[in-house]
Amino acid sequence: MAYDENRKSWVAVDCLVLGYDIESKSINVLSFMRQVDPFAGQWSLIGEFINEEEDIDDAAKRVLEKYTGLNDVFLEQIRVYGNTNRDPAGRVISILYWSLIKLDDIHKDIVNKHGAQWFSVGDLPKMVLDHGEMIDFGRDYLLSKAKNTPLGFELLPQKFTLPQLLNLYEAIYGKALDDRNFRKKMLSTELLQRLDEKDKSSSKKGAFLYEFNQEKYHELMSKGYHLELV
Amino acid sequence: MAYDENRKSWVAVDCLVLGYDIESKSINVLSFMRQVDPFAGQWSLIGEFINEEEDIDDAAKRVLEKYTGLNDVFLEQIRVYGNTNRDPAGRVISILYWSLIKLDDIHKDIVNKHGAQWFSVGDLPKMVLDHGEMIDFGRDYLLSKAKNTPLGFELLPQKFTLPQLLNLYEAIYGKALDDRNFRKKMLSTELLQRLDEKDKSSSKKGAFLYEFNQEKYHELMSKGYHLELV
DNA sequence: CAAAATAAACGTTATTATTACGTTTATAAA
DNA sequence: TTTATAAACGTAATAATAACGTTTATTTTG
Repeated sequence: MAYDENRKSWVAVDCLVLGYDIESKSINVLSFMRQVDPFAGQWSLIGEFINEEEDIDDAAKRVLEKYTGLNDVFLEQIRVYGNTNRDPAGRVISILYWSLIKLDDIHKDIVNKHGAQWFSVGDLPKMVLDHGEMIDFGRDYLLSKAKNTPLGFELLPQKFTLPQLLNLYEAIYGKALDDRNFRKKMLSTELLQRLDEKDKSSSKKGAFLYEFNQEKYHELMSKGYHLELV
Repeated sequence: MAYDENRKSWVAVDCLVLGYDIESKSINVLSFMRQVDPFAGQWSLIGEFINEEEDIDDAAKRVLEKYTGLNDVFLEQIRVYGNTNRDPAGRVISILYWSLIKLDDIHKDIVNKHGAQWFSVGDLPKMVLDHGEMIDFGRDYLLSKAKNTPLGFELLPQKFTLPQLLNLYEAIYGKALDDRNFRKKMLSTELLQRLDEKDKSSSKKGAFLYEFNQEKYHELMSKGYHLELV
């Protein structure tokens, strides 16, 4: 081996799992109670050290599946944290991933098993180490990506209504949006497929359900189309 | 120490150093001839292992200064590479940073000392390991950031002309832009300060020199202004 | 059973931004 | 003095955005 054995560091992956609660119209973060010392008992993002024979993306997938039961969902590396003082127990480089999931998809028994819990981003407990910073970064990142990528749809169920989509974007942007202009712009992308079905849970009239057309999106992207939502 | 000593990995930083050559109108990558085995003698991005007592950003700064003589320039983390098979000599996690510099600022003797050399992105040699991938990622990243952040100005000298700025953006976008519309849009941001000086190196008439107003930019940003260039 | 209430859906207009061009200007060289 | 040329300036048609008003479908209420 050509490299110096004495210069190694611990490397972990942490996953910022975000979900959107349609009822409360709030973006939620999955947090679990840390089991290992130091700081056992504090709230933490889900995370673990990478294994020796494991790509970092696979490590993130492993962590996500272990704590949520989910695989094959949106999961992406977004940043690395590597200050020497970030963990007093040792020099740990943490690779932050984020995952956007549909709240209803989560396997509740698996989540419970690890003492995990959802918190609204507006009402978070104190997080261990620099995990609070990670959440802040993830929220900024969501804000900056939401306009030009269809990430929002990862957070809603397969079938959703335009008012639900509007509420989600209002939660992301943290401000009210004009519903008429929102509807116009969203529909102008022609990426939403309207179904012959209504959701009557929040009005007498009922709101049409839509599906996001993933194939059409990829088709447009491959032609160099620039998406602009909201 | 709470963590398992056997689960450590090597962690390196690699710096993608980009510069713009006004003469040839091409974006260049700084590359140096790798000294350590395996693959000593192949072209590589500048990079080294992080030190035990060193924040990752500081490691990147150290590498950049060692190979270019530059400090206090634009330098940002952009991605992590951590597949198990990326380096056959061991499990190395590489944190990719990128730096955008003004070509003329570079300390030529320091660069030469390490056998470093500029290559046009259009005419790169085969790079070691996954460094070619890193360069591709950096180019895409530049493309995606150039429109909404004033990164371009990092690549030009303090004083530059509008035609030079246009050529730079044409190099980034890889296509011709309408000079009249470009000029109008750039000036509409009011972030360019015209000087009472002309550069006559490329025309009889001469082109006015401009400076980018960094303070005004930060002031506008703090008010939530959305920059749109080009 | 008509009227009221309400969320959802649809529509219009003024303003602003973008695109795609044409024209004038300053200067050095012929 | 004319010519050549890059730089600078200008304009009109089209498209996108912002800021509003109106109608519709349905349930609940009097």
